[in-house]
Amino acid sequence: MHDSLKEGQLYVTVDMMILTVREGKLNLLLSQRKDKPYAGQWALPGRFVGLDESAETTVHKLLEEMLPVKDAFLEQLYTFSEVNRDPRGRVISTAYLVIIPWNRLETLFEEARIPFSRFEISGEADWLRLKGTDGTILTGGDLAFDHGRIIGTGVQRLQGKIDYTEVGFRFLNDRNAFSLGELQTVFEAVLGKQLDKSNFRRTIKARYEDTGKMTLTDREGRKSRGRPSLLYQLKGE
Amino acid sequence: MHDSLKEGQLYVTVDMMILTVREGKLNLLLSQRKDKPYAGQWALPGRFVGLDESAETTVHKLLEEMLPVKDAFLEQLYTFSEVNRDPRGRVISTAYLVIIPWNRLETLFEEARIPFSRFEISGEADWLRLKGTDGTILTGGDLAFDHGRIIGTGVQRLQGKIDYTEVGFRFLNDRNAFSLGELQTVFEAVLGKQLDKSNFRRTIKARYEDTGKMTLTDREGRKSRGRPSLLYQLKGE
DNA sequence: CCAAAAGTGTTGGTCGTACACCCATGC
DNA sequence: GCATGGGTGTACGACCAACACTTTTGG
Repeated sequence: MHDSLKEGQLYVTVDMMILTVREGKLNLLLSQRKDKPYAGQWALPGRFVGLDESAETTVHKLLEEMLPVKDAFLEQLYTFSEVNRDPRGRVISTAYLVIIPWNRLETLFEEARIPFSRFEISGEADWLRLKGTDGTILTGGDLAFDHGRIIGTGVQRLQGKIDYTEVGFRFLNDRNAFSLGELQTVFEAVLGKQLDKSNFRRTIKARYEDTGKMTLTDREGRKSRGRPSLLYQLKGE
Repeated sequence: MHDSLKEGQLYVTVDMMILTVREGKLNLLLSQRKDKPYAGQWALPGRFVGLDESAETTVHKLLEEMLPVKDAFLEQLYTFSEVNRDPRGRVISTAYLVIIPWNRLETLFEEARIPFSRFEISGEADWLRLKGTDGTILTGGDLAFDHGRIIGTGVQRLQGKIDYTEVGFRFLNDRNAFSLGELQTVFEAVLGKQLDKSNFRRTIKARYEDTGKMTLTDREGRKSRGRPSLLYQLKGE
């Protein structure tokens, strides 16, 4: 459909930054391009916005086709409109943050029913390093198009919002049964640094439990060794 | 050029939210539509993005044509892409915040060399009230397209950023000679509430003077009556 | 002298940070 | 028992809100 773009016409795409937290690390899903521009290079999953759909709708469709996953969190990130950002023609892209709990992706990866590869994000927002499952190390400039810049913007945005919004909870496997330890792991992965346990708990409890947004359940978490954790749930979504 | 849009094609526009602070109030510039869709109604100034320009470039061009003003502050706000937001066809709009100090606009208004009207913004971000110079009262729903929603988003964003970024300074008539009183007036206009003088000064000094971003000048401000103010300047832009 | 605007000081509470300590479980 | 992860308590400094106060000008 869009293999060759018409001249004298402007196109809009959406690009998705699919994020998850696995084993204490922030992970990003990328796909390897098959077709002509930047063939073989890694890129954010994207798609052209159709005439009969909003950008949000496009992202939803793209997600549903690629990942049989419900309950993904979506947020518009930024619109990139440099004239030469796409060698195929005039393409403006609106980037979206997508957050998916790791347990929705785990089995898909094991069964190889997923058209993406997983990369661990490390480094500061400007000097990002992406480490693939096979050991490949990528940096922003290695990616197709301006996707390196998009990813930098996205990580910064996420780090800036996690303290005073509820996005952090979107990484949890089960928002109706999670421990504060799990939540802290998410925060540490996103922020890329260790947090004090006691202070973290007090802050979260003050901000969410005392306001009724988060309540203690009667269930207990039981992982491997160590004291079982109390499980909380998020209310009203 | 774009009087009638082609079918089967997608267009991108930019819309500008031009903001200024005048006499302690946050003001927005709107233009009255002459042409067909929503003719006669008030709207954000906008323009189609050309094939050879980025959205930022388009905003700059639009600004230069409409307002002979240098040194305006620009920031992308959000991209609105609902399918039916424009009755002419499929139009996606990227909205921008534009901040211009009032003294750059004042003479333009007096000489009527400006294709916009000025509206004072009041009310909370969801229930905005716009009061025109002739006494007209508008609310979000009275505006053309989805511009009411855009303005709400913009005001919220500005309020959220003014405390921990330097946007507030962009409203100042002279960033090389301003008093803390003027700056407080800007903050109060944007936030729509009174602030404590002493606390405001301490916070600003701690955040900007102690870090070297703002320094005291040797000049003094002299308005009407009252003690003359010390003037500060912002460094490194 | 008085009003008005600028600028300073004090005080009490809240919040972030660092750190020390107890609890329950698997091995 | 002991390593491991869960959970609590305290103490100090920084920061924020409220409020009272002094200083310098124009009229």
